Amino acid sequence: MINPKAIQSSLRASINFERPLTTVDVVIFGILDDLLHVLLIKRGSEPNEPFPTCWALPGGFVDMSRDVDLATCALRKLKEKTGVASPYLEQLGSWGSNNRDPRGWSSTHVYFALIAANVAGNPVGGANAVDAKWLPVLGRSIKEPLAFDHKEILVAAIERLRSKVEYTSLPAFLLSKEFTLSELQHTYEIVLGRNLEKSAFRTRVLAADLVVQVPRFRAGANRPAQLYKLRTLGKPVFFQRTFKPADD
Amino acid sequence: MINPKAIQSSLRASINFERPLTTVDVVIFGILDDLLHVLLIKRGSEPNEPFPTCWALPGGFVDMSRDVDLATCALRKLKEKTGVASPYLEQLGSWGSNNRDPRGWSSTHVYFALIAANVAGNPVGGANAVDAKWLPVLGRSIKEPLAFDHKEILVAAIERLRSKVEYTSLPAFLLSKEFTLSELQHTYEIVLGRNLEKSAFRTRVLAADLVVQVPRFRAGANRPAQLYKLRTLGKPVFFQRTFKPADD
DNA sequence: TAAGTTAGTTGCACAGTACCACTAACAAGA
DNA sequence: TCTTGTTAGTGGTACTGTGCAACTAACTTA
Repeated sequence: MINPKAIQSSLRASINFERPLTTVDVVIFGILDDLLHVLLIKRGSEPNEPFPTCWALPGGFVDMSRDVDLATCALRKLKEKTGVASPYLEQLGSWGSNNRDPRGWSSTHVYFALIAANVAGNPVGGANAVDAKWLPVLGRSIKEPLAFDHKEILVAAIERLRSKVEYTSLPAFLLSKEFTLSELQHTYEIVLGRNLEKSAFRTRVLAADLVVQVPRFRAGANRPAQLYKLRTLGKPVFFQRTFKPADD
Repeated sequence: MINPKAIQSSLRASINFERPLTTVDVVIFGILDDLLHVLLIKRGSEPNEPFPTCWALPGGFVDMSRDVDLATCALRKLKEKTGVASPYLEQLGSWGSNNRDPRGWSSTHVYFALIAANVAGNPVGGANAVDAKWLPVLGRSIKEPLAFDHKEILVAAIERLRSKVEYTSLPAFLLSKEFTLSELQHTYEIVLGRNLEKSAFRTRVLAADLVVQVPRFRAGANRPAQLYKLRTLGKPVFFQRTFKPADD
């Protein structure tokens, strides 16, 4: 009988290429105080680690013994930071070059996640991260400088989020399980940075069969609002048109 | 003065992680004989290489000394196979797991390219590839089995292409520099697999300022057609609506 | 000169959005 | 209990782009 381990190691021996470093990073979005926020970690201060005490995206090296694949690795890192187990998670892209990490040729696989920030509990640090914190998105990025090429990655993530929000139901994943249509519209407006027409918004969301009523209302200081939940968890809905009018 | 090489190597020494294999693969689309095709290579027959004589996506290991970044690496592989230097090139995503390559944990960064197949000249093999060939896309994939997880990657690429064609100008990159509106519409129809309204199509393309007239006509057995070229090369245009009507 | 084919336009019905005004339902305070 | 303020939710009209279909335009071939 053939020993698979032996075959594998003999095959591996035939590959003499030097290998790039491989990491996975996660851009985690949430809404706090009516503002889009990103969860970032503060790197440790050991001087032989690159970018000490700098803000960075949560992430790190793929652990070949623990992570069976990239998505599992991303979920693990997300869970470690936020405690959230099943958020909306989508691959954003990958960045790789000979100069993005001072330790040598490296490539990172980047995911972006949407979570209900108010549900997530306080973010936690760990490993090389001494601190984790929600920082507000201002314009197309954030104020603070970031380690590596993480600023560029973050800009791309924000752009992807904003552009997909024009024609998908992504903002629903930034809310908790039950929400009113006004809350959903408000979330769209926060992410897009502009106001939407109430009437057209409601028609569209209801016509897309995105949500189903639950037999409860959100009470407040005025007329109670019907509560809804997503019809399908995990998968976003695509609209046939964007929200954007033809003027640009 | 500090020696950067020395710093780099001392930093690298501090990373004891085993590193995954890192490759770049390219899904190259073109249109031949009124059918969408993909450029594939036939792997060599050395028995200690995985998937000998199997069809596969063109690609291979990142060459840390030659490739400054991932996109450069993808362009190099594309140029080697097709001779085309500046096609439409977009990142598709990355696939990584402990079992997609028998040689061990590996991740691949996948790009997809659109080229004018009739201009590209005959594809060439090289390195581990003994042969390169355009194979027709039938339905959501191709008939032939593929090496590694390349079938899954190809299915994802076709899906991405079809879905983006609904609301972007991508098919224009499958044509040569100058084309008629009928040819452009025909290209959309080939990729989408359904017919479009001539009148609505023309209104839309012209309104989007996607193309500009050139002072030439395509002569044939009947009324000559106005030739156009892309207003902006390289960057696609996004429409506000999809072509798809609301019925699905 | 007529027939055939493809290029390109025009007109009308329909669908979804923008805009805006309206009604509905609650709390708080006079 | 009545008024005021606020948010929820609906309805009506104008406008825009599409679907559909009929039309005109320009060329080749027989």
